[in-house]
Amino acid sequence: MNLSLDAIQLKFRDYGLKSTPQRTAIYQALVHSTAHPTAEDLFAQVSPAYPMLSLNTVYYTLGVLRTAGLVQEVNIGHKRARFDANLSPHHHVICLGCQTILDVMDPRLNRLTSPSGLPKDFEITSHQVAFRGYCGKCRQTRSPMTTSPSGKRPVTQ
Amino acid sequence: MNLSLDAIQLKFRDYGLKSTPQRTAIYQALVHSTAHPTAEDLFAQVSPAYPMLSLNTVYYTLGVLRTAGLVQEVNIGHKRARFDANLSPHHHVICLGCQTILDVMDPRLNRLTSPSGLPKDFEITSHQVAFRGYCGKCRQTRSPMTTSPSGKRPVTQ
DNA sequence: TGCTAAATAGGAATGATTCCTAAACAGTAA
DNA sequence: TTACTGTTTAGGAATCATTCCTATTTAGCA
Repeated sequence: MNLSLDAIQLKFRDYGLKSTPQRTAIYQALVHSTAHPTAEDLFAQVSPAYPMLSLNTVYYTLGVLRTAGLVQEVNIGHKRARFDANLSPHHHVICLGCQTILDVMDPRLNRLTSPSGLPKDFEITSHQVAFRGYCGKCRQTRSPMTTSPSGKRPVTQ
Repeated sequence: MNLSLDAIQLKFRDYGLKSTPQRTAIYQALVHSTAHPTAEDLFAQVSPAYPMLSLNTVYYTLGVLRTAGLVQEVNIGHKRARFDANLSPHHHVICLGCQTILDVMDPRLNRLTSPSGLPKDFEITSHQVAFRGYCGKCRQTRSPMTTSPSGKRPVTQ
């Protein structure tokens, strides 16, 4: 997606958010990325233009944007949070090799209804499908070790 | 699910795993739980019977069981890993209030095919649907604050 | 019964994230 | 245009889950 600085500032105003250079840069970097970057990724990307930027600010900003509903957090594993400014309903494909995340906009997946067997008073507000597998590159390099049945301290994903 | 100590030991042997009292106790606690406990939860549950047990061992054991394919890791958010000994294909419902995770065994959800628009060489090996929402209890106690548009340091989920 | 590799416990280390605080700043009202 | 106020920022310290390291113990096998 593409979004000018002006458009971002308008959007911030719409959402009742102050518009600061750092905030704008962070959000712009996220909007322009399809890689579902981590806070650290965004920090690295924005830092050159704002040498005083602190990682702290990136976390704070992402928190504000998330609370405002401009950004969603995508999690694969429990390790680092990854962020997505794509607000249209969509799903994810995750490569178990290189951890790449791809967006999937298959409308069929948006139409899944509440599953059967839930307590009646449970209110579903959203759902998301995560497909896992291996991208072309990682299929080739995938060593047999990766799927060894047991024994060693398991590999950090 | 219910599984005797003997059955667990047989299962370990089948999977080529050594059978130790700690390992057996940890796995039994997990099998008997439907709450998708964290490593810490399991530690707390097993500790009384094994006062020398270390949290370290719980992590190590869960890693081994996961690598062996006896246990799967379920993640909601990036915070703590939660574990599940339910091996049949199933999906999850997560309460955004109390973080409870329920298993969903709706066979329709198992039949989702690879989404359209993927690179042709991407090989999908599994998929999982996560429904989010609010359980009966949390619907009542859900304060308007929870959905405040912005401003404060966002609430840790 | 002894051997060997794996498992255990404990303490230290790591890494992502959050907390705390003082200084700088954006948006508003005058 | 200016002053005011609450928010944002930067930086350092703290936290928390998880992993690493290592000596000791143990399970499973010969």
